Order: sequence, then structure tokens, then C-alpha cells
Amino acid sequence: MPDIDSGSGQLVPRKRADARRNEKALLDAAAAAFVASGVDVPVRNIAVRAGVGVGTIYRHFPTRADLIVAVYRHQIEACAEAGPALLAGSATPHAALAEWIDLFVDFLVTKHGLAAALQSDDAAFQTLHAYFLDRLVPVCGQLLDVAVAASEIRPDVDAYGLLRGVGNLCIGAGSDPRYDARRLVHLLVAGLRVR
Amino acid sequence: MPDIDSGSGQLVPRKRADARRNEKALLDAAAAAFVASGVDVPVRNIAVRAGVGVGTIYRHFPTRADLIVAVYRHQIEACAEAGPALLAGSATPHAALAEWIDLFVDFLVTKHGLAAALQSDDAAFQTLHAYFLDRLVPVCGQLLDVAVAASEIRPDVDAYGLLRGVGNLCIGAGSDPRYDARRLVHLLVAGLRVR
DNA sequence: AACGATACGGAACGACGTTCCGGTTGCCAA
DNA sequence: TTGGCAACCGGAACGTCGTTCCGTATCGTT
Repeated sequence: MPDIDSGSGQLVPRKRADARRNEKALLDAAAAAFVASGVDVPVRNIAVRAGVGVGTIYRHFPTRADLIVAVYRHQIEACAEAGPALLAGSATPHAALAEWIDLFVDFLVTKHGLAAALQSDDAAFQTLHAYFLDRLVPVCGQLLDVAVAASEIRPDVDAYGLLRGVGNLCIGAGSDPRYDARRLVHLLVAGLRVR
Repeated sequence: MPDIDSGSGQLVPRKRADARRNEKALLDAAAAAFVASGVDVPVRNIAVRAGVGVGTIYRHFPTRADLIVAVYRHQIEACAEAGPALLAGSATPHAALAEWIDLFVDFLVTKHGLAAALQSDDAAFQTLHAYFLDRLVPVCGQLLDVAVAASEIRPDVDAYGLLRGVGNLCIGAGSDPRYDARRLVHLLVAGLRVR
């Protein structure tokens, strides 16, 4: 029985044991390296940490973005799923939006260099860009829609632009104590309100 | 008479004619290269455009930041000097602040990659960072002070953070038609208002 | 014209991302 | 158990880029 069900009825050939072991080791090593040196850490460092050759990294994760997404997938999913929950449990739609954006900001500012990588137009980061957008823009859009319907915020704000703006504001947060990204994001969110 | 007065009583040895010629050629070449490929254009490209060796670039401009500052110094000065003028000629201090920030944003979004370079923590860009801050933070601070004194905006906003936030919002503007940095900056500035 | 200071050019080096291939290892069938 | 082959691995090798360095050329003065 060489094949395995990968969650959605698709039969994919089961990977070799050493390949699975290396993939796990790489994820752990990458997570540690990202914490220690940011997501821009040289590929070779991650390879050394994981005790594998650089070729092995590229085989499992063709681009750096694939590795980043794999490392942070759980947290991004959690953020996405928190959207509807906040909407259901908050006093007002605007409060829910603000709290959700806080979650997003908290995630970004604790990941050295991730916000910068998100905005990079380097082709290697397109996958990263796309994953964040696919997963978070709809959630943000829903929060915006409800808040607009409640006449709490201006009607002409789109989720994509807002999310990119928030992401941009998070760049460099954490490396300069004089720069308070959370505060600026709050100001931006305040600017969304109808007067 | 080999020495020359460099503006402030300091006698500095006059540079050789070929050195002055090359410096001019480099500034022109860099300006053209920045427009064509952004401020991250490889050093060698600039050297080729100027018809010079790479060593000559590093002799005249030890870091990339020095070259960028030299290319854009005039525009940055103009932006700084526009602050007081706007303050004098605008309807309200908040309007002056908004207009001045518009100038700053217009400058940034038309210079490919400059906003990103401004926030980079790479040591080579420290000079750039410092020059922008030295020149523009005081101007922004003055605009903020007056607007605060007029009770138009919240009192707890500092010029450094605001300027960095605006700069951050400009990252990637121009390379993605879906991302409207000007609009987000407007929202941020709107968020500064007292309720 | 000759000479010293100044400036030039580009080769060379190290860091990095990425590709490629000879050797190794896990897996299945016989 | 073992043979064989596909999958997989490691790291050498290549191209790009920033940066340094030094032998050579040029300028300005005497």
C-alpha cells in the first residue's frame, strides 16, 4: 500500500522515510533560524542547522516563500479563522475589525523581516504574497463589509489595500524601539471611521 | 592657489579636474539608473553608464546611501523648505500638515525602491536614514506642534514615528496598481484628528 | 619637462542564491 | 533475504553582487 490519502481524496505516492524526516528537520531548523536571524537568514544556515545539504532544502521547498509558508501556516490559519469568531463576539463590527487587525499585527511584528518579505517584489516571494492574500483578504473583506453595513467605517476601503498598508506599517517594527507600529496601525484604523 | 573656500570658511584642497568630471558623470548616471531600475540597481550598472570603474564610485561615494543622498538632495531640501511655507499659506495647520505629507509621499512614490531602502536596517543605508531624519523630522515636528496647539490633532503623535509610518506606506507603491499608498496615507492622517 | 600627489580601472575576494550530478539509501518484489 | 531501481541526498560549482585593493595613468605644479 504505497499510496496515501492526503486529506482530500487525492492519492499521492507516500514519501520515503528519510525524506519525511528531513522535511521535519528542515521545518524545525527554519523556525529556529527565523527566530534567531529573521526570515532572510541565508539558506546555508538553515541547512547546517538541519544537518542537511542545501540541495535538500530546494528539493523540499523550491522557493524561500514555500519554506516560510510551511513554517507559519498554522498561525496564519489561526488568524484567518479568528475573523468570524471576533465578528460574532465583539461589541461592534468596527471593534471586531480592530481586534482582528491587532492579531495580524501581533503576528507580523514578532516575525523578523516577514513584513518586509511580504512586500518584496522579488519573484521568489510571490508564493508568500499569494498565500497571505488568498487566506486573509477574504476574511478582512468580510469584516469590512459588516462594518460598512453598520455605517461605522467609510465605504470605499478595499481589503487588499488595507491589509497591505497594515503589513507595510509593520516593517521594521521590533528593530527600532522608537517606532511603534501598533500605534500607527491604530491611527490608520481610526482613520477608517466615518466622521 | 590650489585651495578653495567651500562655503563656510573652510579651506579644502581643490579636487582634480578629472575627479570633478567623474563625480558629475556619476551623479547623472546614477539618477538615470535609479529611474530605470530603482535605487537598488547594481553598482556595476551605474559604473558602466558613467563610463567609469567601480572603484571610482566607491571613492566618491563610500556607501550607496551617499550616492542616493547626493542624487536627491535638492528634492529633499525643497520638501523640507516647503513645510514652513505651507504652514503660512494654508487654511488650517492640519491642512498644512496634510499637504506637506502629500509632498513627501509624491517624492517617495516616484523613486523606485527608495522607501524600502529608507527602512532597511542594512548598515549601508544608515546615512540615508540619518539624512532624511535630520532634515525632515524637525519640519514635521513643527507642523505637528502647530496642529496640536490648534487642537486639531491628537497630542501624542511624534514626528519620527509618523514619518516612518508614511514612508512605510509608500513601499511598493507604483509597482502594484491595486495598492494606493496615497489613499492609505490620507486615512492615516485622518486618524490623527481629534474626534 | 619632470616629478609627486591624486585618481583611475578592473581584477580579485567573500557572501549568497540556485542548479546539477555522482553517490547513497530506502522500499518493494522476487 | 536479497537484488535492483527509483527516490533522495550532499555539496561542489556557477553566476551575481558588494566591496576592497593595488598597479597604472593622469593632473597640476615646479
